[in-house]
Amino acid sequence: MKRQTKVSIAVIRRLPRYYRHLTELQRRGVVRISSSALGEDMGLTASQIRQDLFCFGEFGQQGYGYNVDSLREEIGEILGISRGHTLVVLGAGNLGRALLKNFKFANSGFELLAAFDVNDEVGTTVDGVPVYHTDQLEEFLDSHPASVGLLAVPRCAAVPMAERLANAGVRGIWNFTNVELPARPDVIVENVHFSDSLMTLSYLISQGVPQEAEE
Amino acid sequence: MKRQTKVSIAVIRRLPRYYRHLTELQRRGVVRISSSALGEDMGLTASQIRQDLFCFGEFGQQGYGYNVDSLREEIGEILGISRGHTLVVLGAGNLGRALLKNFKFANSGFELLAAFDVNDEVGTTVDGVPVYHTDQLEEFLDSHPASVGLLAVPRCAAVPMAERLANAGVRGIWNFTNVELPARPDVIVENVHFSDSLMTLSYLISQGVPQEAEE
DNA sequence: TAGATTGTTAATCGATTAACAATC
DNA sequence: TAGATTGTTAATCGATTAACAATC
Repeated sequence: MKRQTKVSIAVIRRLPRYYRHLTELQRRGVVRISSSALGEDMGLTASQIRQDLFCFGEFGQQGYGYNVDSLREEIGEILGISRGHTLVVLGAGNLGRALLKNFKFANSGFELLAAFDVNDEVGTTVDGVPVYHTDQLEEFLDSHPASVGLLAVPRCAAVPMAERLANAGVRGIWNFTNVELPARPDVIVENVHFSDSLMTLSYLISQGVPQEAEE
Repeated sequence: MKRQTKVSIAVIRRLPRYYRHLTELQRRGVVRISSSALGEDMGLTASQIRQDLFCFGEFGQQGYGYNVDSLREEIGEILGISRGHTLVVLGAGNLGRALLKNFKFANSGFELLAAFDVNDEVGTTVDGVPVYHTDQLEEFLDSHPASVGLLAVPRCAAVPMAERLANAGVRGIWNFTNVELPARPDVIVENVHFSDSLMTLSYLISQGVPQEAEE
């Protein structure tokens, strides 16, 4: 069977949530789960979960449900977690350094290759990750291709740096700047707009607590 | 006129984007804009923009379009930017400190009151913001009510700390931990799940560049 | 006035939910 | 076998797009 004909972005954005919940269930030692139990957990309908998974194949068993380990594995596969993706960090300021130190890139299937900045830390390493000068970006990427560039540079550097990353062949930009990057057909941009998120929260708390609004 | 009967979360999440684009237009000195020009800019249809705004009132003028300044002002009002919201930061580790130092809370209408941690920086100030011990959280919030708590504590502290914030009367939690917080009817949770975002990007670059997938 | 563009209703499209036969 | 639960199609619901009269 399998489908895969044009999976909507709404479905795709639920996949990491499934993955996260299944990881948690696995951690708790749960072996099998039904679509209705998982839906209960996650605030989704059983129907939606089955419909979502139906986009990619058949992962369950009638009368039994889903095996937690193998469903997690399958979803990880769909997300591309074992594709050997690589990543470089642009900007080792407060935010860049915090991500370098805190974020477990490997858990999402990314190998962190290096960080780049214009002063400060250049020449040192942060938790074992070398920090180079931005001037060396193209040279480095030439010999160490990166799937994704994490953009955490100051506002004014955002657009030119995004262009350099794209020209150097990255497939995606993980954008932590508050700048809307110009669209390019050859690069996917995933935005993390803190202020959009906080303003949404501002709206929601300013209203009279309309439950179920989130996610 | 005006509607406001049950605005969908999809519309709400577009409001901060409108606000951001209008701010940029304002910065560039643009005085008026039509729904079609704004749609062009943002990759939305003119129809959708007019439909979105229609949820909240009439902000334009037939034959003219929208005044950039006043539309921005109105959307800011809808988002609750001038409601005098306040915020405390829980966890002054790498990420918490990076946000304390970098993020312009005031631009989203929030006054940053204080940060809390268990060691390290306690007793000091970070860019003028006092860092207290977590033990003093309830006492502090009693005299300085906060609209929102920014949660940037370690995994294991996330759920109990969220509960303390909720019990102390915050209206929203801005959750930067990778933990799914239990739902409560009296608190809105807005999640910033870095790993979900990166995994979505991983999926998208793993496919054959299906343009227009983002946002 | 004529042209432009909104506010607003109607039509279309897509996503979610319901239903149920297949089957473990 | 009987009970449970999936895979999958059909029905419903909601969001986006189209259309156009109102009006600046």
